[in-house]
Amino acid sequence: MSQVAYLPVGKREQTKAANRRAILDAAREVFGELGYESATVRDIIRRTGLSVGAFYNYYRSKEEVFEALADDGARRFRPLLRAAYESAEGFESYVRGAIQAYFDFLADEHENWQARRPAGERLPHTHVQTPEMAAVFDEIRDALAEVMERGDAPRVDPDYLAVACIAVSREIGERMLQRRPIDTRVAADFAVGMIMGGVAGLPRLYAD
Amino acid sequence: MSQVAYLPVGKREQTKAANRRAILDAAREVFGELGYESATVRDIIRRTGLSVGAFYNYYRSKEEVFEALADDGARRFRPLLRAAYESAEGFESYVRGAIQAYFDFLADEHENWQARRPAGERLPHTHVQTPEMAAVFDEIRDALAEVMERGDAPRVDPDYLAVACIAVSREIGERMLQRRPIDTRVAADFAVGMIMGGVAGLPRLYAD
DNA sequence: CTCGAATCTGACGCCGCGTCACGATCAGAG
DNA sequence: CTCTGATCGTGACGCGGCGTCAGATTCGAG
Repeated sequence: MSQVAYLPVGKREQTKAANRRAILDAAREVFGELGYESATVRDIIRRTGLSVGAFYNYYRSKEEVFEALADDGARRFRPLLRAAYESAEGFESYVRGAIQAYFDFLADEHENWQARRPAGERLPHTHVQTPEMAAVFDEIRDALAEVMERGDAPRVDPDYLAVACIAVSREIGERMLQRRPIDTRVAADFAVGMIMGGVAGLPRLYAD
Repeated sequence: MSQVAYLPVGKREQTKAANRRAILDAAREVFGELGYESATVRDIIRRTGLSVGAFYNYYRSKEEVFEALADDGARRFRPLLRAAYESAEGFESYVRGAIQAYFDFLADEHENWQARRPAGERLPHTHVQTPEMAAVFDEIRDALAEVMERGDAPRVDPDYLAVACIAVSREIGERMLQRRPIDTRVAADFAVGMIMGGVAGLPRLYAD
């Protein structure tokens, strides 16, 4: 009974997982400090003490690391979204919970992630679409559709609706981060108001 | 009366203008065919018959060409937006005109610009902010503020409002382009409905 | 301990970038 | 028309980042 009945398994897989994480963490730092564009694969692996070749055992490119980072963000956000859904009572409640959760999440990430950027940086905002992000999208769309089915909101094109809600949330969220102080509540009030009112004004799918 | 009282001026400036345009046109094609990421400065310049050095007399990088292209788009859209503003009668009229104009513009660009892309391309959507685009943003925000001042709509945070309107328009517009057939009318109905209703549900800035 | 497989290492060749010395072309002065 | 300075075009060059691969190292099963 001396040795493992644990799960950390072999030493091999341990270092593998450790390296993955090390690369991801290093990438976060480097992207934060140098900006995505000017960061290089070698900048990243230098911080891990690994070699160039090792990097390519884990990721195929800088882009893929970035996607992994984004995917990770979405994965961490998902349970918050689910919690909002489960504790919601009706349409407005869901929207408010989800958006407040998202804005808090955003503000939080904002602090200990791009803590410091070189002053007047151009950040040519490269948009990505990861599997986990697609899952988040689907979850939102389905939740909205579900709530509409239950008659808590008028029935409208769920695809366009999800797109619009996410668009508003994302852009308002981003704008929010540029204001001082960062007030997630005010931003959430705005976004929720916009969406709730918006739904009321939308073209219906079927006769009500 | 045989020769110029025109404006083409010197031969020097003529070729200069011609080269600028040639590079821009070539860039449009190349970005459309190879995608932005994998396109190179040399791919672009090859189509113009110019030399590498010549390219750098006009633009500093591939990125700058892309910005010039985006700027050009915004510049061509601006008069349409202005027309929408001038022919509008009240808030909803303005919003509808502007959005319909934008969606038609989008659909039009979509046809003869990214006519053909390599099948399953990743397009890492590089977001850009050009001066002309900033001007469009300001114009929209000011128009909205103006209309609110006149009492045609409740007064709300104009910055957030402009961001939200643009976000909805852009994302719905993009989604619209992925549907077949492309129906700018349906999309516009949705976006306008969303915004008009949304404004009604927004937190007011002052007591009304 | 032995050996095969998994993993790491870093030098290498490739490719795109932006530059720069040189040559060609133009516009104005004489 | 010629001369001359200035402007613009040319392409070879050096730089730097990328992704690879043969060899070295480490792990773990037998």
